[in-house]
Amino acid sequence: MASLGELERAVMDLLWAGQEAATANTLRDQLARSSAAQGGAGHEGKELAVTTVLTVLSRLEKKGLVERERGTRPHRYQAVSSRADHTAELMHEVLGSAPDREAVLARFIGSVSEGEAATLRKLLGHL
Amino acid sequence: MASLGELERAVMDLLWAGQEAATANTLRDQLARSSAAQGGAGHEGKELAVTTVLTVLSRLEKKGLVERERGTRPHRYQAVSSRADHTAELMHEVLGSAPDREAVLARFIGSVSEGEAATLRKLLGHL
DNA sequence: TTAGAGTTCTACGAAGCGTAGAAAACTGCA
DNA sequence: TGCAGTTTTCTACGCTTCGTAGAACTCTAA
Repeated sequence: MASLGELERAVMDLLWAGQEAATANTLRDQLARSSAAQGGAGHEGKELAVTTVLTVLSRLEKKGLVERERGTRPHRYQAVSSRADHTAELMHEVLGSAPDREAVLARFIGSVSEGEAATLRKLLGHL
Repeated sequence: MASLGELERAVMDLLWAGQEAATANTLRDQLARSSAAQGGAGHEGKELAVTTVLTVLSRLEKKGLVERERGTRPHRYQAVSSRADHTAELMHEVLGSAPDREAVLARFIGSVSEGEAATLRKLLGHL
């Protein structure tokens, strides 16, 4: 139950980008604008119905990715965890399902850029 | 197009476990046995139809995870890459979709066991 | 207390997956 | 060379997820 659809991901990207909790309406507008900004190839400036956005938000809430304040009238939605946390958790999930974790890590490290390898060294040093 | 269903994963696990290429029939038998070995809770010893296994294998082939020798009559199937390679690639995929790769790596490293951290240090040294 | 904004309910179509029958292709043997 | 058994392909159905949104319900402000 980890993977996201295209629209779900777009919504999460907006929630992750903005620091404030957002309403469904705000998100719908942002979605229209960001997909319009894509220009020519592929996506066009779609005006989604607000109910569509709300459905997606509910699904994301059920998946535990989004939290909503029910107190305020236009409910406000925000990501439960940062994108970095979420992504890192995903990576652990992928890794976790492997019996040969060390081998996986070896392959993973093997195909990491030099800059990132340096970053990793630094991070590991600080433990 | 990366995620696998339950049966697809079970088949991949068998292909990854065995070093030899396997036929659909062999796999069906192994599936029956391994799910029977699961005992009581959950799965029971399901006898799948061979066509089911073949369908799954075709889908896995289309996804690029499995390769088949068409020359021999009972076609023989094998995993394209090792489980470790595949998993590592998946991790890169997850990481790749993030704009803040370094932050993700930081979180990832932060929640790695001490033993694995040591492994990583060793691996990074060898670059 | 009511109109309008917001939310929930329900639903449909497409795609992915588990499942497998029916039909086609191939092989070895008589 | 033609059949019988084995193997593969074709087709399909039901279930779930996701994009999408109308319809109906629920608030809040005036």
